[in-house]
Amino acid sequence: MPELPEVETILNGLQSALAGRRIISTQARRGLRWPVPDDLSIRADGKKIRAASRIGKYILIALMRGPTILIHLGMSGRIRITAGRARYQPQKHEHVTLTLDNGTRIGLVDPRRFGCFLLLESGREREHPLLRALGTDPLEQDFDARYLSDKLGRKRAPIKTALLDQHVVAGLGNIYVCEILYRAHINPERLALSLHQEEIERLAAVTPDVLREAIGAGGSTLRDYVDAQGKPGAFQELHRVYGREGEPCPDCPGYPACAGIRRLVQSGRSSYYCPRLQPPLSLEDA
DNA sequence: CCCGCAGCCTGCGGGC
DNA sequence: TGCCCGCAGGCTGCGG
Repeated sequence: MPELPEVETILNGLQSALAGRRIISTQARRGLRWPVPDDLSIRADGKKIRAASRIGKYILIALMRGPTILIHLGMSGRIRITAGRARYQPQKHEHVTLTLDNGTRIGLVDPRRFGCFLLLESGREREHPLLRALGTDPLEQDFDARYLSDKLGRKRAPIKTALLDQHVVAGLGNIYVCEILYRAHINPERLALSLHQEEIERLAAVTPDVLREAIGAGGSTLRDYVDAQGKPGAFQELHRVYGREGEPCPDCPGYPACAGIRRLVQSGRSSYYCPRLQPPLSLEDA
């Protein structure tokens, strides 16, 4: 569930909790999809935090004179920050806990265990298999129409599937791809290589807009997403199509030829779209 | 090579 | 009430 805007919101909370602090101790409990390294304590205990950052849906916490922690929240991962030195009760499914020098605990809670907590060699983070082939983050400078047409121009996959591929764009998930395609007026079943230049340009323009709006609203909470302080997001109120099958399309109110938002399943995931604003083929092709 | 899809895992909600 | 089934989804790895 956490996509780029949710991860960015969590990162903000993490940055304020971690700034200038030192890790006193670490505890790893159960196995995540990628096992937490056995030597976590040996490599992380006593290390000062250098910086926390994000690439796509990955969080990186660089330690001074030490490795970089790589966190992915999978589908159900949460970061839980607890201040104070009181006796600490880890939550159910809390796989890793860091204790900082001011007593604050940073817990990674992930019921479905699709996430990861790994250590990367400092300075060589991008060489790790999980990050090496990652596409450009849409909030970076070099994310533009040229980049997108380069990545999409030879892909026969539907544009919906192509945008979910983290090697194309890093950070998008099902919710935001639906919202982005809706705002760009592109049908999710269109093949990526069939998009025209204007459509690619719309896609490149609309993508960071939607993500920034979502970050401004604190992300989307559907079931269980909360930020590092335990606060839910509000962007779900602003979803125009995601989860709104059968509802009227907000951008063609009362339009007789618009039957409202439809849902279809593409590679096992729900896509939501407006058939009038996002026609299967553009008029020139028909 | 490139695409589609099963599988991983748990919690929740709908239906009976 | 309680059980069961299906669904949710990010990412990998396999099969076509």
